[in-house]
Amino acid sequence: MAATKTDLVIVESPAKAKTIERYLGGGYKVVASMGHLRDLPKSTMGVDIEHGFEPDYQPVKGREDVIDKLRKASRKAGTVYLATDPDREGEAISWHLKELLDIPDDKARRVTFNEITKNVVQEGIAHPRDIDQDLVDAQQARRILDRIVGYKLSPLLWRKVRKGLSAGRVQSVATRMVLDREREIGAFQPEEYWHLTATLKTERGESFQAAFHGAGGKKTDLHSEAEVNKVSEAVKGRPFTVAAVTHGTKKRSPSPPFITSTLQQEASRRLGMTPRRTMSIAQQLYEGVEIEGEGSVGLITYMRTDSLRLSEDALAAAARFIRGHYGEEYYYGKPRRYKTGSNAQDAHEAIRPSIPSLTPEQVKKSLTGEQYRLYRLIWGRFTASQMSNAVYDNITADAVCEGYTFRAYHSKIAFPGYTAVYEDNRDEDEAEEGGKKPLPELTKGQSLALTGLDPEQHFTAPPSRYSEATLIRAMEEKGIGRPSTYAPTITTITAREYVVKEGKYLKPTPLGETVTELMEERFPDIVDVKFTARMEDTLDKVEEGKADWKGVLSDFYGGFEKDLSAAEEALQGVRIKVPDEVSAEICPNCGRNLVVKSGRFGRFLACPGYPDCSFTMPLVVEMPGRCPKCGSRIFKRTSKKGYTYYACEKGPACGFMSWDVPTKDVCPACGKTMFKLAGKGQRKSFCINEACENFLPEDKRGYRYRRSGSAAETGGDAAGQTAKKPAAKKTAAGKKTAARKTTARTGKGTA
DNA sequence: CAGTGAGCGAGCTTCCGCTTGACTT
Repeated sequence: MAATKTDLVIVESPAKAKTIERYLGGGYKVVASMGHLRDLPKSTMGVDIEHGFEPDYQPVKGREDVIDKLRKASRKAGTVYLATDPDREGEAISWHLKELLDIPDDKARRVTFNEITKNVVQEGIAHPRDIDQDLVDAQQARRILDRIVGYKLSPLLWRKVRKGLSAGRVQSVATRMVLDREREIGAFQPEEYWHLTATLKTERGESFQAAFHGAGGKKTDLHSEAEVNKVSEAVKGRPFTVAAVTHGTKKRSPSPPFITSTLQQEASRRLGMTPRRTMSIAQQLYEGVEIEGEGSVGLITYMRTDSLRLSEDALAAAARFIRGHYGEEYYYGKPRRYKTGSNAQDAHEAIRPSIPSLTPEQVKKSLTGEQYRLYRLIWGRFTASQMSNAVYDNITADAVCEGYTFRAYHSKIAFPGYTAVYEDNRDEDEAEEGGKKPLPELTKGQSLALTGLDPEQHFTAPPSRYSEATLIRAMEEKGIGRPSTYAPTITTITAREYVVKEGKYLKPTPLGETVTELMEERFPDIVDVKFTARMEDTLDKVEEGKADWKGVLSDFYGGFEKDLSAAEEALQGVRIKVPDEVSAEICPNCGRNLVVKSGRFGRFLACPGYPDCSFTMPLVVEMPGRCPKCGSRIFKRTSKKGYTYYACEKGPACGFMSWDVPTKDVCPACGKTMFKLAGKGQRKSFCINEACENFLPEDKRGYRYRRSGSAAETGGDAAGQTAKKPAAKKTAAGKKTAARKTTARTGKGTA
């Protein structure tokens, strides 16, 4: 018998590796692959379509060091436990690892943990299995289909539209959704409707308000001023009678804990964070934060997940915490378990605090402001998800006059339940209907006097554009993309300039429209929102061993190839023209609307009358505040290297420039515009006027990076400068602050 | 700070999904 060797466990995430090593103790070494290490090559198709879709897998460029490390470790090890995530991608990563590292069959064992708790990890290691080839094959089919679609369509776009463009199963549909929304908005016909509010008074002199509800006992809507007048004429100066008073209670249950998409949604809505920023902060919380007296603590579970599952440990800890801190009546009485969505892979738990008893206040000192706010959101949503319902007492009173019913409604909280921790204002309807003021005591048959009648005209509003977060929610609902790709997909369609961000909202560009129209005409299947859903159904069959992955690809490719050659033929010798984006800016020479052009230095505004009129100006966004040097407007600019800065509209003639963001605040001492640090989150503004008594010196502003000091010349040695690509070019987003008219929302029925 | 927009066309771009990285203006 040989001396026992240490066993090796390979997982995907380094933070997870640390935790698992602690749970397993001696005898196990746990290392991380950090994602895929073998994949199709980047520079070629890498799929032999003619010969059974044979893939040409390669070690991933730039990951040689990890591959080396894993190979050495696996040679030395006894058993190699492939413990990548328990889903399709994880199974494939394990298979690729086994092949890439040349691990013999008898040494490689597959294990899975669907939560990272001590029991589950130990149980998992105790029950290893073989790699499930059906799961792997489903992943291969998915991977190769995506490769074929992307690497066949993109070059077509290079030739027919513009170089550098791209198309793919996910990004093309995401772009189309943004465009479809724009089409809906364009086709929207606003409808008129009216609110009619009556102020009524009891004999005791108490007054309250009731809204027009209907005629002849039926709920009806008012669509025109004439209808409003008819009602007004009828009831003016006549007595009202209380026809009914209804008391009721309403229960409200908490939202489920977060998954990636809902976290991004709420962080956007409540903290103003972009999905990308949210994921970055969540990653910090996941990897661990130094907590005084505790060392490094991972504060949350994994943040890329589609599962609502909660571990038994977490459910028990939440129960203990809620009972201990809020009292028995605030606990639901038993664990609340939520049902995970149907197109989920369910590999990880929901996003929750790793230690439910660790309150946001306890860790606040150790966190940055953003980390604290995000942790508070995650902690609150999870804790609330195990708490009792909120209960509301409602009163509805109908007052009738001449056959017309007016309804008064009041709701007040009877028991806060989970709302003591997490207010989840899911719908705005309540705020609209529920009067703030309590109603006076009313009894059936009581008569009331009309003291005021207030008609209000409204129009239904078109749906609003998607924000990053709402687009992600829509994608998730349709099963398009995965938690790890939601935010990057939006980066891609923005980088391609298919969409631009205008304020918070995504708007399609003429390029996005042109490319999408081409796709809709030539490849309707690919940009069909249901394409992915159908693909997933087919992959399920592969996973169940009921379909062969190469057959699946061959079926798909038959139709796709036909579309490809038809497109090539129809577009022979055609170059599709992309219309210029028309801005709201007017040419001072000839009065035409300036258009957006792309030049050597990026996007800029130019007169469409070129070459007769050659007026140009930079593409700018006007900021609040005034130039502290000369009082002119301040524009947001983008430097050649892609950084955002702010400068006086006069440019070099004035010379004012700043990395700090101008605000609408004015210094109380000198009256000049105040600035704040760049970056998300509420930040205090400060005065940058050196002559002012409120002046905040640079070293007190808390810049994250050293300012280029006066001494450090740029000369120095260029060595040690690692070749780093300049940050992806940012496009100067939209122009002007979106001036959406604030019309009331439809507000019909509160179902 | 720059002050641009077509044309030859070298050599290049591109997918989705899994992970983390990082010292600059």
